[in-house]
Amino acid sequence: MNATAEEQLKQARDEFVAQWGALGTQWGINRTMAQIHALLMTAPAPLSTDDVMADLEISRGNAHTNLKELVAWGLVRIVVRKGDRREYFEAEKDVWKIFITVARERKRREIDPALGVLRKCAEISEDIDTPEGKAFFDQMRQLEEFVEFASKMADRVAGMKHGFALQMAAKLLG
Amino acid sequence: MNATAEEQLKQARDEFVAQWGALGTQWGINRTMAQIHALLMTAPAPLSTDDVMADLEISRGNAHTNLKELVAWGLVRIVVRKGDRREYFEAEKDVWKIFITVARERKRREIDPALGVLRKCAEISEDIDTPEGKAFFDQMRQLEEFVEFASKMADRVAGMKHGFALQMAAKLLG
DNA sequence: AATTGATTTCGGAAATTTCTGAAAGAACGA
DNA sequence: TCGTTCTTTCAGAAATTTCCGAAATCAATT
Repeated sequence: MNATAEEQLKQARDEFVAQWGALGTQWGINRTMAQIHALLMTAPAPLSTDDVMADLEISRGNAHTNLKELVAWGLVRIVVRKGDRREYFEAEKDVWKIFITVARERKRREIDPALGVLRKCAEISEDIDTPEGKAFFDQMRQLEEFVEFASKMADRVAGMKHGFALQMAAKLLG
Repeated sequence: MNATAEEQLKQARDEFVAQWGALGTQWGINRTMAQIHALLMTAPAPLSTDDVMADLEISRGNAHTNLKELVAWGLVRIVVRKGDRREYFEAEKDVWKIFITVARERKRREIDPALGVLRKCAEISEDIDTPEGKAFFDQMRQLEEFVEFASKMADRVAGMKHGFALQMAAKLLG
């Protein structure tokens, strides 16, 4: 009887999955991964690899790789059901937890390596005794200092509970 | 006489340019653009297109496209000199200003479109009168709310002066 | 208006990333 | 053990992104 409502919902989810995938691309995340994430975030129950393959019309290898990548990011959990050998996948739906997870992961993948580069470049330029050498060294130090600051902020925010973050936000925005 | 110091500096800059370019890739920014940015950030004086071409050993088209892209991002300024028909390029070196610029641009390119998607999906799912429809709508609303919050935070931070940001940071980190 | 020097554009090449399809591997039950 | 079912891997194909090189355009100068 709810054929129409179901169709509408299907259409809405398809739209979300497609658009979220496109956004992912702009974000430097691969399209399929973003689509799977969107699909799982809006799924009423965990999905199997075959469900994902069927819904997005992608190959097994692609589905598998990206599902595991999402698991590695900590955005998706594996669920096993009694008497069923398949793995099912379930996305974290709490937006604050998603945010924290992404923030942690991006810090690890983007901020920490940057710090390494900056420290190294500061070190090898430390003793250059010309005005230009000093300027270069200073620039490295300023970048390093800032990235370190960003890193600490990220840690701090990532450690917040949802409620506290909202509280802080209220103060900051009010 | 400062041949050694100059060589050392050249080596340090090359290292920075190369590594920053590699980082850029991970960040979803094209390597050349990140390299040019690194080069200009550590240049003692503005560089011409030919300088950039020569230093990075890239084609004119590539140099030109990415320089203009950096200008579009607001990270690089065009400088003209009297009696010289060439354009020179100069990067913003103040880390806080760089951060603000990137934050603004990413908000515009990534957050605002995401908001659009979420609002649209919330709208088309608003009237679906099934439990699953409600759940989908709720998920959209939660995401929308969060992204809106992020958007406002970004605006707020982007409006801060360097000094004030540090002050707030001290409070937050202390 | 012709020359010179600089900027911009763009078609196709090259490099990189992503995806498929199939085969190999593991886990389990009969 | 053997067969079944699901998971994992991976080589090559496809798609996408980036880059080169050269031609076209523009603008200042003679």
